[in-house]
Amino acid sequence: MDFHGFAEHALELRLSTTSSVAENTTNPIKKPSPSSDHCLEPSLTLALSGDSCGGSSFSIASAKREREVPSEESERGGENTSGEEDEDGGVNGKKKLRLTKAQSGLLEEAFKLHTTLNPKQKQELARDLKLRPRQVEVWFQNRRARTKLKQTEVDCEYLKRCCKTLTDENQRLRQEVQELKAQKVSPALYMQLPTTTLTVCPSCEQIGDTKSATSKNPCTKKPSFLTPSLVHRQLVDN
DNA sequence: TTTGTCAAGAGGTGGG
DNA sequence: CCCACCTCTTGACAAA
Repeated sequence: MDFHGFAEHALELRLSTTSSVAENTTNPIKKPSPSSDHCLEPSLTLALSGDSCGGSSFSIASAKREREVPSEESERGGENTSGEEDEDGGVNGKKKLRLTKAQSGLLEEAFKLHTTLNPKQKQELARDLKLRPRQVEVWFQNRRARTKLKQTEVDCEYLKRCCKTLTDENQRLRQEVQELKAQKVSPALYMQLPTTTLTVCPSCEQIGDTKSATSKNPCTKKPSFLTPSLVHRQLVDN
């Protein structure tokens, strides 16, 4: 994909709208990672904010990080200044870089296409945005993190609803038990029921059908599922 | 002043 | 070992 041509196109689109660019939850991270497998069983982690080691944040930038393309002033004027540019002025007061709407928009469009970038795409995007590749890389990292966080919140809400449903069902069943007890169905009587009513195949642990009992399924007894209402009826019959 | 957002640094991890 | 990525964290900044 030619990011360069795409970049120019997307840039125009973004400039023509004021919609928020931050909330894109339609692009889950496709590339699985050991800690991001939460589609079916979302996990939540709470992290304590431990002793800050952020003092090193202002130390020398990692030598590994590339600085091929120096960041330029954006069309927003002095608002968009890179921290590295302080080196030019010799002032070490760290100025936070704020991407312009056009830059953010273009990055969002790129993210919709690919949640990760290969080196070539990164270079092209950085060139189009007049940013350093490292800045594009960081933006994608943070964007993936935001997407994942959003998904975690969605999963959390889903689990809350599940919990509520189960709680309600639990409550309903307890209520049913109470009603049965009120009808003098004692646990002792409960235990005196014919054993066949409680049978579950010990080998396959399934409730089978007598007619379908074969060599594959040696179950010969016809079990029945025991519900509180069934218990009550059988006791009445007895 | 408080709070939320976001760019960026640091450290850990896994694959090649 | 290098690289790309993830996670946690910090601090700048804007808005409430």
